[in-house]
Amino acid sequence: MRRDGVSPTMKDVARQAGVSLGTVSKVINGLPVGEEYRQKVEAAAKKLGYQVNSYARGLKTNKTYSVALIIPTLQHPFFAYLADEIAACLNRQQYRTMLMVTYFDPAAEQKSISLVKMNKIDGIIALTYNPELDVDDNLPFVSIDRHVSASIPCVSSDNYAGGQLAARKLIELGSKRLLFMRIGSDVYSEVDKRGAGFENYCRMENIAYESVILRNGDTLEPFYRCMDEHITDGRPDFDGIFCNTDHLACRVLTYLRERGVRVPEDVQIIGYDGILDFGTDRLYCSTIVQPVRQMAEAAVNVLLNQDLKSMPAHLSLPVRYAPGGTTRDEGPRPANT
Amino acid sequence: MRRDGVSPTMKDVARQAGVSLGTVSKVINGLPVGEEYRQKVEAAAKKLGYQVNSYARGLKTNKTYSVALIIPTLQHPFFAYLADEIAACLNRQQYRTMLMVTYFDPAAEQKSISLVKMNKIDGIIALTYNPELDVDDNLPFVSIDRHVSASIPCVSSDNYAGGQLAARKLIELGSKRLLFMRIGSDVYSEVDKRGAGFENYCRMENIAYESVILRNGDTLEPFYRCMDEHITDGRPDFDGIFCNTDHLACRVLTYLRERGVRVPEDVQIIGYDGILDFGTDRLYCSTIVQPVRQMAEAAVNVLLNQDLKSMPAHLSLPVRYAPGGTTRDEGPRPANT
DNA sequence: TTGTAAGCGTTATCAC
DNA sequence: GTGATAACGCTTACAA
Repeated sequence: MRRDGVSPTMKDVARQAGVSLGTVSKVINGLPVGEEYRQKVEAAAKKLGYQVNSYARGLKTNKTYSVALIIPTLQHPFFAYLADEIAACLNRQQYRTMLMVTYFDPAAEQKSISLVKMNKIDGIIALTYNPELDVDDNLPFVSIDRHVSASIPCVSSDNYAGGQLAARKLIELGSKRLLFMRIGSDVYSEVDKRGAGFENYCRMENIAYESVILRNGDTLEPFYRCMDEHITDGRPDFDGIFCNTDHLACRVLTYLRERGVRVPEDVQIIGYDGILDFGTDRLYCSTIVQPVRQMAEAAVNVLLNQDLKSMPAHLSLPVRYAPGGTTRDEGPRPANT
Repeated sequence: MRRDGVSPTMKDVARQAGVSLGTVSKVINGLPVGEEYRQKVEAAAKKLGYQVNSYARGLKTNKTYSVALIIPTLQHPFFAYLADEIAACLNRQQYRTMLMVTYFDPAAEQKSISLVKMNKIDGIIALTYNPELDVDDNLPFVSIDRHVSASIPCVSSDNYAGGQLAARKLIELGSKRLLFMRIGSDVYSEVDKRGAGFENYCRMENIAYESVILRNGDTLEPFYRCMDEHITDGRPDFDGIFCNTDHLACRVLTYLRERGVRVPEDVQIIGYDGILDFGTDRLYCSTIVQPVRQMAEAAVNVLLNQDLKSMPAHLSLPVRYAPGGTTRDEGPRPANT
């Protein structure tokens, strides 16, 4: 009774092999079974092209070997890279990745969660911005770059150390009057520690700095205005900028050059992320590089071992500085030069 | 009997509401049911936080509202953009996306297929390079950029017209001696039609052209050598190049400029894809832009309506030309200038 | 060892 | 219109 166009079931295999259902199950799952039985079953399974139905299996075992990845978008190199590494890492462990893109929309984030919960997935890895995200606690959950709740582990790069490192580098390379520029979501997240680390280092070193903090800004006007105020006759009275993303750093770089300010001669700029230019494979600017692959692996490993409840609430992975042409050290010219 | 830490089932809801299992099912699925019953059930469901178990449902209905997306990588802007749009489009139709990255590895492509088949997904959208990919016919399948088999629909940009368009533009803008450069997988795919269209147009117009076709090349040496042969004392004897990807175009552009050849003054270059630079949001070069969103929507729609067997075997979507600074027409300077 | 049968959470087919 | 009940494909006691 091989129904055409329908995948064969264990029953079909059992019938074909002339053994019982339970025996087939054991063979499929590698449990001890008589050698000749094993062979009969394997032959039958191959002949019929049998494939486990993991939904039926999951229904019994409550394990589906799939995890959801909730991420704003893939149209940004950092998110795309992260998603790529997470999917690859899950794959290596035989897990499937259920991808949800939310475009930074809090409602979409929440909806994604309930959608994937219907699928009885084994866990969720999410990069979200919804401050009142409702995550029920008995589903393994790992958040990236943001603390969602006390019981949910968070994985991020070491943003604080990254901010400090940026300040240190600027200062070491001769900058004396610094600017910090922050853009992005208005929801507080780990990412805000970039600024905190930067400011902390400046204070420790007694270096003057000014901060332009944009919460929920989609226009860069405030940054431009700030710079204009500090530039008289093409001469800026600052000489080092830390931008909290490479993207912002690119914009600032362009703006300054258009105004005749030389980078890195007059002003040094450091960004954050470590995005490589597609056209040249070079950094866009000197930057603090996030350890994307390590973050992906950490997120996956924390998620899949969450029964070990001895988890640290926050996994903060080491960053490194890389010269990219917008600072006065060794390093290739920036991509857009 | 509300078991702690475990999601409530229909049975729980039925008990809570004091109705039978079947009634709950009807309410959940919007089937006709007495008004007071409906209210009781809805109240109970909300109180318990009930969520459908779509695996159990799928087991019965053979419909899981999830499709697999098999794609080489997300670390390339074109693939990332495509994946983003496909996931978003599926989402809009209440489908989940199961993401598999294969890194161009034929074995991984095949393995992905069997992995996702275990999940009894509703269909597969795949961008693959494995020439002997084994896809069993009774699972809806849409291929992107490559004909997998006669029974499998293929979605792509109109590569042939794109190649023609590139030739036409170069010629219109004054180029007289053309070069075509092709790089990429050695598996024949729709993408090869870019060259065919280009050559066809050149022949029609009686314009001299030369082609450098690289199958399975990871080094660009052959391209560089070809150009060197055509350059004497910094003067090339060609004046227009069509590269089959923007990425290649970027490399060629850099190479020529390093050799003192002026682009677009001496030589015009047109690429293919329409990749935008992350730092500036500008095109890297003049290019044939793929209609990524339309391709995503087409792939999804074809997949989900595959019962209408009146499908064309090949959906070829219109491309457009966009100036990007490497041709002598209007348009912004290229990103890396 | 192998076979049998109950049950996972749904849907769907029945009588009522 | 509502409530039992069988069935979906599988795992897992338990009986043989």
